Amino acid sequence: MAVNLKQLAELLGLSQTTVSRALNGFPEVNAETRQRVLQAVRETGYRPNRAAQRLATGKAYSIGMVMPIAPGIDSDVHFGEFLAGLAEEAVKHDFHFVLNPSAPEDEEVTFRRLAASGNVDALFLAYMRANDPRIAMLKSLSIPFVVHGRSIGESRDYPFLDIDNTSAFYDATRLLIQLGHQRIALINGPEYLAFSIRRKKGMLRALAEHGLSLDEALVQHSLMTDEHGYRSMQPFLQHANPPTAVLCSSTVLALGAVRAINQAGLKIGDDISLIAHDDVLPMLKPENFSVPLTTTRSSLRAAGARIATRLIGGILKRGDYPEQELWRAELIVRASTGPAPQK
Amino acid sequence: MAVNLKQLAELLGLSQTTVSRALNGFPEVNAETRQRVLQAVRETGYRPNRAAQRLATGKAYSIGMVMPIAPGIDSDVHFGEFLAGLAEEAVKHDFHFVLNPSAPEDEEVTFRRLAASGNVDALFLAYMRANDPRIAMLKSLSIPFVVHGRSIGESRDYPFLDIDNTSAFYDATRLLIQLGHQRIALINGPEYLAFSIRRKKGMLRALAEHGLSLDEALVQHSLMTDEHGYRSMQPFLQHANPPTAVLCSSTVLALGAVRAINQAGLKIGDDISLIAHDDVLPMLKPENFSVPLTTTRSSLRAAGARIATRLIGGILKRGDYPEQELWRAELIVRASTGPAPQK
DNA sequence: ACGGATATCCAAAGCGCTTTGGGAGGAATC
DNA sequence: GATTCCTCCCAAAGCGCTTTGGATATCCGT
Repeated sequence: MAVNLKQLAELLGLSQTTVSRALNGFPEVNAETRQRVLQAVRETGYRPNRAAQRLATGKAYSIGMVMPIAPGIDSDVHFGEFLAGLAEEAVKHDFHFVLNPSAPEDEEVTFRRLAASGNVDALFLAYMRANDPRIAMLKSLSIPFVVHGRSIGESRDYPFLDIDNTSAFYDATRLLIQLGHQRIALINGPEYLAFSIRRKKGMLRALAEHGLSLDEALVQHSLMTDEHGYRSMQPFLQHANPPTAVLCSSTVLALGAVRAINQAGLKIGDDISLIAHDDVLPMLKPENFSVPLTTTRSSLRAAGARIATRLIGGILKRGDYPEQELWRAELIVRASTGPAPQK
Repeated sequence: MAVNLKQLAELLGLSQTTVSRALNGFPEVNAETRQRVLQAVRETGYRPNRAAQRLATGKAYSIGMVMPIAPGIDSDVHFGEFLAGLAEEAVKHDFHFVLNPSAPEDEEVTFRRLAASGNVDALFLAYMRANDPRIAMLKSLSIPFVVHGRSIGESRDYPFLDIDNTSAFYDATRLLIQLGHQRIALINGPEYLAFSIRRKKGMLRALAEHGLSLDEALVQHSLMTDEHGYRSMQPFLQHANPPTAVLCSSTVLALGAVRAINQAGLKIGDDISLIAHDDVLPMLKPENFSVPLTTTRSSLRAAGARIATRLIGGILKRGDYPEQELWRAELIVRASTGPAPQK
């Protein structure tokens, strides 16, 4: 059924060498010949045998990923979404994933083993922290890698894809300020993660520019579950001087926050404004909230796919991808934001 | 650095054939010789090249998995945990995973493509429903597979690993009845999933045996998030004739249920008893609840690992695993169950 | 018209493993 | 003592691809 190189070459009256070269984009093959080859590939449905390629090239055609299994990271709703993007893209190119579950304390060993195993051509890194030691480690491993997110305080000389968290929350905060809000609360992700730090920074910057400051009593850091959103919001509402607006680092957090707000009998977009970061989780669309949510939006799945593309492109030496990408999140205004209530 | 078969054979003064046979457990090799080979492997750290093995044997050494990306299934907290078990075990044997994200409507195509690609030696199936059509399909694909869970209404002639959901909830219900409870509520997983159906069945059976019945007003089916646990519990509590006990299909659901109960000012284990099914999620231990939870316990991660073991064993034709396994969940009594309150 | 580029193509040698098809030597059989 | 049968081992042929090291033919300027 399935043809191989040899048969394809025979069929074309060419040598395996030439066919191989034609397929792999070598220059020393006639343009017309290449077209013939490509045509034959289409007709026969020829697909190179990956095992043979691996053996001949020494490439693994797979990318390694250390799957964090620490409490509160694994099983994270966002993880699955990102993974889906990554996997979807990888599968298109017939690349495999090597998932290595690992507790944080074993991560270094796991990375080293993975890099040394020859089973992966590249590694991928996520859940960046400030001054993340894993970057230096990966650099020393002499294996290509791409980071999702970026560290803080490290030199920037490593490949990453991140969204501009600072700007996202800066923009969101500025909008709230323009609407007259002065007391704004923040329900953020885990304190040690870089994106949380940046989002807070963006918020602080916008506040500072308008002579406002952030009341630390109105800041909560936690895992990104709706439960935590709820628990974080409640004390804010009971505060002697409650906020008139709140920023959430995820629509999942917002889910809980909204519940707490409803329960307090307040009206969203009216009594209190809310902006959440939207990772575009298919199960949780901000427009489907009882009051549609104003969000800063950036697709997590798209990020996964893009990282896969870059990793694969790097391995195959195809295309030329920027080493560093910073995606801008879109600020999308819906009904959950409104002018600050008059006292 | 890394030795290969040839070098290893030379070192031992044997042929590649013999060394290969010794390693792969062929009978026609002297026991003593085999020991020498094994010893040499230990000393040199020899690891066979997977690409070469793949090429020579035609085996892929990887197992395929269609990752459901439907709303409410993907990103499920439980999915990551199961995946971790699967991956952990696979990595030990140097097996890869091929994750294929797919929407339910594309699943069949995805399975077929995967099976035909030659990239996987076996498939794995989860989230079983009643009369699940995927089983017949997989059987027709002539590729080994193992099912996590089991269907209902199908003949049982396929390999699966499941927990005895019926017994688990039967046992739990019986305990509650013995404690004097008569009105018991159920917060279950999605209605179409086989495990939900079986758990309800187990509950019904125990009730029936004691001349009790289930009030459908006290049954909720939903995604297994704490949010849904909360939302499901609330109406129960507001019922004219509220339950004195409740069964939850997951500790995640219990999280929300507990919150609703607390909020209603009731005391768990006293005013109302609660038993939850515990998948042994590392982030959510039943003993850490404010009132430690009585649970039916069965580790999801262990199930993942076991399935990987069986799949890999089957591919390598090593070991002899039962085709069908039904794990019994343990009923562990903690403080959330107590005698029914006297009226 | 001729040496030297230049453009195209090919034969063959691996990559590291498994597996086929023996072969040597000693034990068992008749 | 000749034949058969095990036991244990080996040489060599792939698996399907990439890549090295030429070949051959065409084309150029002089």
